[in-house]
Amino acid sequence: MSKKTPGFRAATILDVASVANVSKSTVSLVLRGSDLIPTETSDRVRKAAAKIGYVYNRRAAELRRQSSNAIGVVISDLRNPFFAEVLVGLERRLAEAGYTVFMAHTNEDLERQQRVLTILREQGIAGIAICPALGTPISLPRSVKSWGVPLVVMVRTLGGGASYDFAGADNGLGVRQAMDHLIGKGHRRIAFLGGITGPVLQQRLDGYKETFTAHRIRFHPDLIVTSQPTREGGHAAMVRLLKARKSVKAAVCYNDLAAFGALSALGDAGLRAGVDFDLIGFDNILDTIHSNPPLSTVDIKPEQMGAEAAVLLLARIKEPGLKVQRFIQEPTLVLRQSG
Amino acid sequence: MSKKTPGFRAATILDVASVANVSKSTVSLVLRGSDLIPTETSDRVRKAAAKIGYVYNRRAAELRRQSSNAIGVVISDLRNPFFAEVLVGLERRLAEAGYTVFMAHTNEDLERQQRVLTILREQGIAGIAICPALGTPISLPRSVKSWGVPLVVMVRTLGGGASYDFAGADNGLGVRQAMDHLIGKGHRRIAFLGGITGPVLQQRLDGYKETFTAHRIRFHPDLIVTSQPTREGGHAAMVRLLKARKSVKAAVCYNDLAAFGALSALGDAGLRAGVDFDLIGFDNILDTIHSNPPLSTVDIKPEQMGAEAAVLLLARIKEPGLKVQRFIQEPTLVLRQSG
DNA sequence: CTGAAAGCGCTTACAG
DNA sequence: CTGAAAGCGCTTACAG
Repeated sequence: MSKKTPGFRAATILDVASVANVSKSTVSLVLRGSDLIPTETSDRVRKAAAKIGYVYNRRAAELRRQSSNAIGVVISDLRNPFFAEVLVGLERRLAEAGYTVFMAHTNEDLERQQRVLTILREQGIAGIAICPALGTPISLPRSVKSWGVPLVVMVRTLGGGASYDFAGADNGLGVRQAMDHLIGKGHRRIAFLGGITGPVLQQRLDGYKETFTAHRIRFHPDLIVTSQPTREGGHAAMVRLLKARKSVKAAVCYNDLAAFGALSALGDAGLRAGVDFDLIGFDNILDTIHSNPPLSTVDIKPEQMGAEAAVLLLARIKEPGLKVQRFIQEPTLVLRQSG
Repeated sequence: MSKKTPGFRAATILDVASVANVSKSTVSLVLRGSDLIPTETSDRVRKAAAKIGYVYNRRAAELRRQSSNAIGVVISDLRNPFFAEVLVGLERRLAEAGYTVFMAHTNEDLERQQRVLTILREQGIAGIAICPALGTPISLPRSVKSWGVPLVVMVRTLGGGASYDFAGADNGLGVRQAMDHLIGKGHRRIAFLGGITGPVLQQRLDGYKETFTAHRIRFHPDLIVTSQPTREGGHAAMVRLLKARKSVKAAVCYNDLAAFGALSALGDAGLRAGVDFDLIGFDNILDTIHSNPPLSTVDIKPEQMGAEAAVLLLARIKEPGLKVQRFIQEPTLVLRQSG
């Protein structure tokens, strides 16, 4: 795919060497910032390089060094701002550490995830940060590890006894905080809206159910209205809830996206969140601050979570023998107008 | 920069060759899918490769071939869903064509953009798709071209006589459509909310002003309330507008994000969009469908725009001599509840 | 159809 | 401090 314009031969360190009147080893040393070379010489080399428009060839260098300064980041759903924010935090930290990120988007498609991972592997990546697509087999960390590439899993756990570095949030606690708040406001029948499957849903749902038990409130299974964890899904879930159980006046949502959809459905029905109905989201994506009305939500600091994932991965790269690392973000409830 | 686990030597085509009892040229041919090799032989080779866990080394292959199948995508603001959607469309099309994308985020920072471009260049990328950071010099396309790497610019033009492949939207027309609609509803004093700088703002503002002229309506400069093109900015702009000119009952926003902020400010003031105030966004990001209320907006099909950018880039890669290409998305007004 | 040889652009010991 | 040599893992003519 794409040769360079024919006839054009890119300058190499050999060209630089001949212009600067040194050997190519010297050029290599200068380029890599070695202090073995006297300033005068290195200046001359640098000038020569600039003059002939020399471009460092990372591929060649990495092939020879058998190493890479690129990290692969695989994201399951970029259209969800939550993941975009995680990605931004991750990328910033990685860039600070001198790494480049190669991003890939799986769109929750397992097959695509597999392809993407294979390509990253073939590129000889230095490490992988992944938010696994729904349904990812528990064996993934082991197999990536068997390739010899450092890995950090983000956001979604892979269940069971698998051991791998992980950065996520305490989802159960977050929902319990939201529920406690709602119960404190006098609600007894509180719905849970949105989410279809996956470990994060499981954890948030557990927190939801636990709260009822803790407060000795009877739990009604039909208060749980599942749906895609999207605006659309949240909208549909709220519509269904409103139709089925008119007495319910509060809900916590699987995530902020679903909460936005629910907000919209509330609006359609002429209900105002925060006065006619108390609604709480989860994630605290940027958009929650200026939604209509501003959304109360459980803050798990998406950008910071990404940054922490980067830290874990960096540590693993530097020290492969490290014991398993785990960063679990403490959630905090942020109250705005919706509930 | 992570070496592989020491002592572990990855299998090469030489290893495969010796297991399969052929020469390494044969292995190479088989791996690349050549039809020069009889099925029986190629099966044997493939089995041998699988058996010893051989991994194709793209770096080595690309170094030798002097080519790459990776494309660099540089995005100025990933937290804006509009760009995330463009990216998704772009990536899908590129993946279909067999390319891998290396994504980089500049966060509207020119220095970071420069660094990122340099690294992509050093990686020997097959092409670059860029949404230039605000303030990007007009010389960028020329300098990328001088590197010999195919380029497509997205969303924001770089002004003047520069010639480069471009995929964007007809921003002026889009705003005129929104304005015509509002005028058709009887509005005369229509505000423009959000946006600070940049070519896209310029184009949208031009469309805004032109409409007044076309309808022979007197134009009031203070109907333009600039702000960051974010929710926060849109919120602030609406607050300012409401305070300064109580008689204004309609606005078009720089983008959907700003419109969401405006929606939120309207809500704060007890006003309902679509009944007390007509508000129209721009972009038609996914979020508009289920905002509160659902946002009327100018649809420029972000994902499709990304896909079209990919098409242009792919064409340029295949045929560097092509004349300058330009894809300008036709906007369409989509009316929902906000205005 | 297959094998031997050269070479992509670097880095890395090793002499001097 | 600098130069000559080997080699990273592939691909690509070129013989046979």
